[in-house]
Amino acid sequence: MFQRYSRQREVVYGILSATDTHPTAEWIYFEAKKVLPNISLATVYRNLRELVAADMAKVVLTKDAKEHFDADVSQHCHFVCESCGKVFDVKTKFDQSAQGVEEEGFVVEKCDVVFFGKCNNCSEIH
Amino acid sequence: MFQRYSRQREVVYGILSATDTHPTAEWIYFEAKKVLPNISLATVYRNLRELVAADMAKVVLTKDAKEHFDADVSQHCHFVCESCGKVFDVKTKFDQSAQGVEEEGFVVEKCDVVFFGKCNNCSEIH
DNA sequence: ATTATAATGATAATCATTATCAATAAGGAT
DNA sequence: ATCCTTATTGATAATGATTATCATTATAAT
Repeated sequence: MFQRYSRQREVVYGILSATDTHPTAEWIYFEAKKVLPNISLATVYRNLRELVAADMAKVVLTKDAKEHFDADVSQHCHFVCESCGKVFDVKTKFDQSAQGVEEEGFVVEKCDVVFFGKCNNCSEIH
Repeated sequence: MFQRYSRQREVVYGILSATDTHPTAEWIYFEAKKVLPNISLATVYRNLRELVAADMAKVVLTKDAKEHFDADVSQHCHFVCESCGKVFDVKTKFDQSAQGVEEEGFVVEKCDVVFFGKCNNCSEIH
């Protein structure tokens, strides 16, 4: 997969795996620039794509027209707040094999579960 | 919501609600042109957006960088075949209230469940 | 140290979707 | 039925996220 080491990839993956905020490529780009001022946005996108292909990250689609990334590749659900746009991990486990989808003739490899609504903070404020 | 009748909206909604293939805006556009040769792609996009806002349709995100539309607004899951790209309805019911997400402080309004893998047809062929 | 080539940085290209705006048409008032 | 207001359309430009291109740089094997 990765044939050579690169400092840029190390930094991108380091930033992504150190946060649970499900950032966009652009956010990671600005964070990465603090460490490597010359890093290119293209390099960030390229490495994120490769990390996803290598199963070291996954994409969360939130309906804000941007891809969000997550270095936690374990099976877990997400919650998207429609007020503030933040993406949260949902602790509640979701057993996809218990859903009975295979019985309908589908070979299931993965499953995305995304809840939408208001987060704790936004529902308090109104 | 809709202040005036429009033949274009009627046709777009008619096409969408007559299929279970979860089409893209472009596909609906080509179908609509068979009935209204002068319809504009912008009109299709506009009406789809308004139908979604009016809860008469919803968007299915499949990772192919295109929005897919569904006139079935009842709570149901989708299956996306990573071989042929087709989007299927999953008959198995998914009880989002049984997931225990509310207990984590989230106010859940809706939920998208998308399974990925191989459809019946594609897994037979290999 | 040399060398092959993977990976980068800069930027152009792509492509789905949205915005703009003049022209058209729905539908209530006259 | 005609007039009038303005919602909606059609055509197209703009937007914005992501990807492709390509010359340059840097990894790591020889």
